[in-house]
Amino acid sequence: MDPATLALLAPGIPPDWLDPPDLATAREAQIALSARVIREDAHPPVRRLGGVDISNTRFDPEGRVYAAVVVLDWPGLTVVAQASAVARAAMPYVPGYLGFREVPALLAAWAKLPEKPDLVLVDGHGIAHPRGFGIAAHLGVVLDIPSIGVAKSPLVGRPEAPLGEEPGATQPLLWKGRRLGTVLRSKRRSNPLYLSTGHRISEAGAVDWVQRCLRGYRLPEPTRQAHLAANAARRAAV
DNA sequence: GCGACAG
DNA sequence: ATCTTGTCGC
Repeated sequence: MDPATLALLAPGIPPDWLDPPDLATAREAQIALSARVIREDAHPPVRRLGGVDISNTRFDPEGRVYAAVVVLDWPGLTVVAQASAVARAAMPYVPGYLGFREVPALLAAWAKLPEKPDLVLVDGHGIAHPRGFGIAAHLGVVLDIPSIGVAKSPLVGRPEAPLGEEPGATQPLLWKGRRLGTVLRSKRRSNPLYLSTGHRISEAGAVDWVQRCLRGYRLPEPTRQAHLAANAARRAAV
């Protein structure tokens, strides 16, 4: 990990916690770091929104992951800046440990941004995770930045009741009797989105911001643009 | 013990 | 996540 990236880490975050030697250690790191998640609205006024995503190369022995971070203005939601980075994944994809695979690459891309966004939408779960530490919470805590988890499929939990078909319909995401997030029908006839707090934002705040970022597609603009940018970065790196 | 399982 | 154009349905 380069010095520029190290300097971005929030105080008290051991660098070695980003790439644990095994899953047991990774699990302990998640449990310890999850205690730092702030589930209330504790973020600055939003002037710029961020979106992050990863693109993987199929059958790549090197396990390269392409990370992209895009910055959009608010309320225009136009991309005003973006950065990308390549990194070799420290571990394969294991459900529940996505952060250890993708966060390092995201940090490298984040370091290249001249101006940082005030709130970031992440492709994946926030606290809607077995140990309350999905990738959105992971990235948020490590950088101590406001973040929201926007996943396209569930990891744990299920909607409290059948989700309405109309765009805008929501249902609490429940797991073991507790609410971890919100299931949102972002678009008609599309599978729902699974939203949850990442860091420094409330459940209600997370839902509000995602809905405000919808522009006719299933995914909110920040995440949608980040996905396009990540793919472009990978395809450009022939 | 048997499934489920973000990207 | 990734391989990929057209095509069926609302």
